[in-house]
Amino acid sequence: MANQLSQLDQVFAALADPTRRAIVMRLCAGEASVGELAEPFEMALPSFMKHIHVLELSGLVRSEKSGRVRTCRLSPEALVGAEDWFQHQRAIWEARLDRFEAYVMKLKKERAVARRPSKTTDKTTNKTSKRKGAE
Amino acid sequence: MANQLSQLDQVFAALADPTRRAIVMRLCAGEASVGELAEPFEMALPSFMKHIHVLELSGLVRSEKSGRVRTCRLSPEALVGAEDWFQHQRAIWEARLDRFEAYVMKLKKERAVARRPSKTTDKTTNKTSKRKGAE
DNA sequence: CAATTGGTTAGCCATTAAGCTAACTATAGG
DNA sequence: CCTATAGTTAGCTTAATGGCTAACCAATTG
Repeated sequence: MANQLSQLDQVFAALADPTRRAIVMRLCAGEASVGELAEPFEMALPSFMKHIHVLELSGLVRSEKSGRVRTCRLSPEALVGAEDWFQHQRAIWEARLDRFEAYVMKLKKERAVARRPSKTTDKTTNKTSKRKGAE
Repeated sequence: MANQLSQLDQVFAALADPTRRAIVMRLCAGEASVGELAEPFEMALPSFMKHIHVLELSGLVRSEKSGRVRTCRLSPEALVGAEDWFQHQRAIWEARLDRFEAYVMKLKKERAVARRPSKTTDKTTNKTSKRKGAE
């Protein structure tokens, strides 16, 4: 669990580079050889291979060599692990938001009671959280 | 839209550092001053401020100074943007997986027809995708 | 076997990142 | 007004990143 975090470091660092993100995107569509992957990029092969290596170290990509061609495929666990991090943060964030919203609602109600106006239905707090609610 | 991607660069780069991830996690629970944020870390303030600055550049955090205290809060759009990237990749990945699964199913069926065994209901392909289906 | 293809290793270079100290600014509090 | 507090700016060092070329295997293929 101590080194789990360091894996996140590497995954995010790997994804911080547009070349590597493009590689990941390409591999989402299916496995490919190093040569195939490198072809769209104007970059010397050794430089490109470094990116592949970074992706492998991060756990995002696995590869094996058969004959003289190395085939790369996505290793989705790492990707999913990173995605989970976001979902976890968002859960906390939204919980807080909801609490805040409840607090604001309570405030509004109290103010309403204090002032005793004609109508309490003053919905200015339209929910800004809850993106893609059900989906 | 050309600079939108470069924003992803910065968001992922920002999140690649454990200190900065910790800051984001902390801010998910609510706003805080620079001093409060810095307190858990054994780091000189200027170093810490660099992290804050990186987070601000990435769009993950906004801050404003009132009096002599700077208050930082999370700016969730950037976080959500990064999360979307994952979801998009996963969608592609899963679509491919499903196609592959369908292909395997078809193969199995053809083999079954070729061999003419007793039963075709040989579900060895239990779906490994579809995590957290409905939520 | 010779030549080509596909990748790999080694080493170089420029830029950026992450940390530090020291010195400074500007508000708050006494 | 003086001092302590909260950040900030400037400048430095070290290490990591991202790129290159050149030379080098090792499988195919003619």
